[in-house]
Amino acid sequence: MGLPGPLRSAAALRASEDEGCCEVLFVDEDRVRRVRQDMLSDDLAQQVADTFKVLSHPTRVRILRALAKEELCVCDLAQALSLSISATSHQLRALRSMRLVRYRMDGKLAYYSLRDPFVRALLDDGVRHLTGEAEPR
Amino acid sequence: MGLPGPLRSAAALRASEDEGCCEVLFVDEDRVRRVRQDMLSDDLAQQVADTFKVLSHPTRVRILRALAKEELCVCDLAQALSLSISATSHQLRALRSMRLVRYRMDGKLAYYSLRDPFVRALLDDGVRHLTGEAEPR
DNA sequence: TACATGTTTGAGCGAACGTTCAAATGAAAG
DNA sequence: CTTTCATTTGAACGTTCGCTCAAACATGTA
Repeated sequence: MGLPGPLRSAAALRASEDEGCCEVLFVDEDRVRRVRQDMLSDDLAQQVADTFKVLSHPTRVRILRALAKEELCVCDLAQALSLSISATSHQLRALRSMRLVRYRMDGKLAYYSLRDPFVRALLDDGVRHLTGEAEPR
Repeated sequence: MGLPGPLRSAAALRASEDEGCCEVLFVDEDRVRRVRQDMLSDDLAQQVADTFKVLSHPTRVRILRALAKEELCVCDLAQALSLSISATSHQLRALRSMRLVRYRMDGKLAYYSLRDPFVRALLDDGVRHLTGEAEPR
């Protein structure tokens, strides 16, 4: 999926295998160029998406909100969320690999808490936005 | 997957089919209760997740960033992003059903632009956060 | 040592999702 | 009316992903 490439019309894009000599019928070349100018790199777009993907499932939203409030062991977390221990641990493993949560061992218990302040802020923003409270800034 | 239910130990949770009379060996009952107290409803957690899911894929991140900058028809948008017309239209359809984008017909061309200010803010926050710029608030 | 218990891990299943392909729709032009 | 072209739509495919299950691991206790 190379970014540059010549500008071509929708029809040309649809039937892209027949290499007619330049059916250059783009709609607005300037607009396309302008958008391309300050477009995110593939890598950065992926990073942005990965950041929001963390909060894109209700289970993780609930896990992270719980861990934002206080440190919890896997067992308590699973119980509070009515989620299986295994499912909880799998999610925590993913969050840990992204370095979003703190990890602490105490005897047999593994305690987790939310580390990343940006994720905490996003979470709060999202909840505030949907619960209709006044938004700052 | 009912939320309430009795509090049970990890072992009890693991082998949940044998209905022994209350092997109540939870780790910290108070902590669980506290977390459960201000937990998001299933519905709200789902809404929060849905909100962030919009930005959880690089294609949508790039689409929304382009539409945040200026109004674009499907053809130009696809061209700028080097995405197929069909893939672009499918994503726009989803965004339209969520009422996140504006939709305007001009002759044969369909023009889209970003409508939701919250999504715009999230997008900016995410990019700012990753590009290392100073974060407000 | 053996046992109990909290946690982790890997395989496998089913659902959700992004894309492609081909066909259909709709609106302007000849 | 027929053609052209931008867009939409639905089916199909491959991948991603969350969860379950069973087994392993790790640590504390008898």
